[in-house]
Amino acid sequence: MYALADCNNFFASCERVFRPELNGKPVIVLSNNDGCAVARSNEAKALGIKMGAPLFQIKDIVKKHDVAVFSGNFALYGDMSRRVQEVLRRYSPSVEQYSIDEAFMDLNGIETDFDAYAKKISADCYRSTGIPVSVGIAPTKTLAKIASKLCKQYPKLKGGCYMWRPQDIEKVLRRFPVADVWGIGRRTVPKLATMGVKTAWDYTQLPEAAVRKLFALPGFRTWKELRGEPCIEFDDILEDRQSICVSRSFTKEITSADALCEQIANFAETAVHKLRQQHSLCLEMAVFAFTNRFKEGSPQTHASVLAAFPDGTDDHMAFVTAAVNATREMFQDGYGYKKAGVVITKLISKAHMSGSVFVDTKEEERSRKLSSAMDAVNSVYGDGTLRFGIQGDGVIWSSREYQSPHYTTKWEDIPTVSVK
DNA sequence: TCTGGGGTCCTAGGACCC
DNA sequence: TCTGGGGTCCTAGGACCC
Repeated sequence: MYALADCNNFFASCERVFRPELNGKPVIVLSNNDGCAVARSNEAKALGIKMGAPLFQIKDIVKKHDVAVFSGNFALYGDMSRRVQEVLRRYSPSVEQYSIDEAFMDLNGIETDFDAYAKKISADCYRSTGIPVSVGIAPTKTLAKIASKLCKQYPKLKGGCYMWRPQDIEKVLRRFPVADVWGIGRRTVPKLATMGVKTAWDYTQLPEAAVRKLFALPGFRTWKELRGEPCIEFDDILEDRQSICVSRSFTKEITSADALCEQIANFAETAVHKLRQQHSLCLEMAVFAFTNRFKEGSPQTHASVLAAFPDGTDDHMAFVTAAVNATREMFQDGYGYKKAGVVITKLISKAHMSGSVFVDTKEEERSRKLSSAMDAVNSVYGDGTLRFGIQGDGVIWSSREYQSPHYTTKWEDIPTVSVK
């Protein structure tokens, strides 16, 4: 059996933990630059606020119903996520963190009343962290996902749902929209509709050959999983990332090369920081920038430039230099750049890379020491304390008008409790 | 005025090899 | 009429996830 533990309305729930007066009230959390609603409490969903709705389009609803609005506070959500995972580990030695708000658990070898177990895990998460968590248990990951969704739909399940008997599964799948199945995406739904497939059960009744032909391997796996045959691997070993992307939309369009260089230098620095944390080297970086696609009638451009590091590097200066050179190469006067970013790819583990004969090892030694010194200083005094001049003040611009405190990750923001 | 950010996997087709 | 046959590797793009 597999469990899926899914935090309900995660970002909104994190904010509520420290603002309990917001329980029962509509809450939304916004994307970067306070652009779109990316998390909504049940009350906010009930008001018709859609996932990804731009703030300026829902302003009236927000005002009328006194919706609590928060800018994204990822330091807080990351820390709360870690706390939930800690609780889950009490219930299974194998926990696979699937996303910031979801984790699979392998229950192989555990013999118990799984329905009670699911409810117990949920209750413990809530008691230990304040986050409501839906726990679904079923014979495959895809079915466990569905079971956890049932918990959200039916409060009487008390956060836990165990689903295993074929007749029960059939009953659930017959009422479950195929569009809500894990692995069935937006592009596939219309295709399925023309075939008369509306529910998850309809999908399981398609002939195997048709599924393989029309929906390829991923669709076939989903088909098997829905039929109770596990075939999506359980993986509790946290692999290194294969690519790292740092990108942002700008509050104001950027029209000068210098300003764009400064932002992109900061993206590159953030990316190399993440790269060094996972002890990898990078062979290639792409730098891109484009104009505002929503702005009709103004000139549009979408540029990207590749930089190669044939020997592999994790050197701060190498990335920042390459990023700035790439920016200068692609920048064109007369455009208002709205979004830019860097993607570093072809990452290899440092342990697997031996030195190249073409590199001046003395040079290499110097830059390695410089990079390490930067890491050491910045880990003590904060990211960006030691930085390159081209980075400006070292801050990636963004507007976050509704930012909550870093309750759990900054000394000065830790809540105080007074007892009368 | 205002529209997110960061990932993974799979596949088809091209380039290249003998 | 008639164009070998069998591989590997790489890449771009698509689809999916949160």
